[in-house]
Amino acid sequence: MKPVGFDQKIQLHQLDFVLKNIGKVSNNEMHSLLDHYLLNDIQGPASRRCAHAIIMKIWWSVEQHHTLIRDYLVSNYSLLSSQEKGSLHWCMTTLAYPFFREQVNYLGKNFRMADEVRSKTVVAEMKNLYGDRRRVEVATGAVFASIKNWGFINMIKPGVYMLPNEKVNIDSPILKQLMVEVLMEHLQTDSVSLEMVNNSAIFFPFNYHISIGDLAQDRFSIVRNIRDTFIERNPKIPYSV
DNA sequence: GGCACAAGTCTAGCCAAGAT
DNA sequence: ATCTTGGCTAGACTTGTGCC
Repeated sequence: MKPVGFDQKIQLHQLDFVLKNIGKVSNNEMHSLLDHYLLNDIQGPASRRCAHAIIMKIWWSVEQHHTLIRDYLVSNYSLLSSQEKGSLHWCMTTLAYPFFREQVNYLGKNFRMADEVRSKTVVAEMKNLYGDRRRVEVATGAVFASIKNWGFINMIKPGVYMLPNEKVNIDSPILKQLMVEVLMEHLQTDSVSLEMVNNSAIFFPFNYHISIGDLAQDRFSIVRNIRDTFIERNPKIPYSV
């Protein structure tokens, strides 16, 4: 059975709190700071413990092969607009949690076909992927509640979601590179076409266009053929703007 | 190896509000 | 009145890690 993991509503300010402390405090200090910080939002100790683990996994204890981009994002965080900062959390959450990524991908595909999406439809698809269990319902609800809190979708009535009137503009090359990484993670590859990046359902709340000039020349190499332009990644080389 | 502990994951269930 | 949905929680199970 595939693990789910993401089972609590996570708020943007909670993710911001950890992000702003990276590189400034020790691991133990971060754990106690976050626990104290979360007391304001979550009273139940068990739920708080769950949310704590999720938030730390997204920004602090990221997988080894994501530490390069995480550190790059932390040092360039201040260059992003407030809307882009929300998108940054979106992308990091998709890296940390395949469940989150698969759900927003499916959600994005649905929003291409219709203005409204019912949570029932999404729960059915997630149960298809992760098994028919209560756990999947809880987690799907947690993803909806989180991205609603982050302002990427609106709930117009119980169980029915719509996109906001305005999509989030993504101009920063910092974020665009992260989006390429997210898509490569999703597809489990080191090579994607420009067309795939610019049409991925995972980024449905974003208004963006990625061109080769947005990508760090050392980390990404560009391969052109007759039909498309491909981005290939060298995972060992760090980022630069 | 065996143990204790922490972190991560999960089941089962409660309650409130709104829809049917 | 009953069902559905969203939000929340207690506590159990599993896995990883450090120490003896």
